[in-house]
Amino acid sequence: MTDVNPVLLDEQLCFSIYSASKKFNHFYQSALAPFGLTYPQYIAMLVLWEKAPLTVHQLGERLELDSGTLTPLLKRLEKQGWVTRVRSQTDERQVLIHLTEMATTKRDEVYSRIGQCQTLLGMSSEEIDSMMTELVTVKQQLDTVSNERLITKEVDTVE
Amino acid sequence: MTDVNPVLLDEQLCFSIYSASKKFNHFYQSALAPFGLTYPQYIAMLVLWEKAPLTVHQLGERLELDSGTLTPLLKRLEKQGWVTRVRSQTDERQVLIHLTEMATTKRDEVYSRIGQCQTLLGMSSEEIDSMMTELVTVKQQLDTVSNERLITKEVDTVE
DNA sequence: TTCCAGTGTATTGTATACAATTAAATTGCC
DNA sequence: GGCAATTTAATTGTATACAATACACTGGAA
Repeated sequence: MTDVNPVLLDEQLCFSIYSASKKFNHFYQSALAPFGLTYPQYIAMLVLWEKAPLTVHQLGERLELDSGTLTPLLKRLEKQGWVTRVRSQTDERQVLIHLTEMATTKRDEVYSRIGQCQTLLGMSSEEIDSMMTELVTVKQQLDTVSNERLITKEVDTVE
Repeated sequence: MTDVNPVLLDEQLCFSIYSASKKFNHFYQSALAPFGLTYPQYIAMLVLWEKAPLTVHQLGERLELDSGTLTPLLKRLEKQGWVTRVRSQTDERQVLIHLTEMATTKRDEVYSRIGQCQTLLGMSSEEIDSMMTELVTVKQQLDTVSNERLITKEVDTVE
């Protein structure tokens, strides 16, 4: 009983991250309710505010999302007036995502709103830094493992 | 430039957690592919292996999921032969989730499979403990903030 | 020039998530 | 006992995620 099963600990860590992710999602969704943005929509806008236009592919690399997720998300953003989707003249396979005037105008309001809500979290830079460092390690491990096949292939004969 | 914008740091932390959560999800989905279980399905089974039968509500409390998520998930688990859904005799509003014989039989295989894959992550108990402690803090903050209204109500007049 | 491999986006199908509503059943209160 | 308030699941609608496929387009090889 004194030496805890590492399997269960890992599961608890995974569940903690899973749970925290959902809570953060909810936090941002509430904070951004005045603008009608969800968290994934918001981070898409963040990337675009940093540099636009971008192709769907470029945006997907930054957000770690594929076109199956981004295409409908961007259509919703377009319908709500944040972006326009324009097929590239030079390469018709690409779709360029541009910011609308409204998006440019509202940027500082959104930033300010997020700023207000985030201060409520009251986390120190040290805490945040520490967590981020550890998360990088975990994510690298997960990337490494998934690239080592093993999981999806050979071992499949679990019986 | 030397003092980093805390707003952006928080966003990066949120994104790191969001991203790690997706990677973990993928990791478990690959690891559990031989059994055809997704991560949410797996943690539902974990709770049930610990103690069954449970009502949908009880399961939802442990997993922090509501019936809108659990009902279809449990129907899928039922279709795949892991659980049975039986409306309670004593209170017909409740549905009791029972384990099937297959679920009981396969439990150790699933545990063993997860054990094999998790060792590949190679994280020390100290690392895991440290992350979990910090995640608890973050989640508590997020809970506190969301209960303090402020976000969804009064401040709505951002303008 | 024509064909082909590769690229980029969209679509389809499956599985979460969750807010909001509905429906059924139970409990408490008189 | 009878009815209102509460509880519990299920349903509906919207929004991610992502694998797999389809499709259009480009650039280069033959």
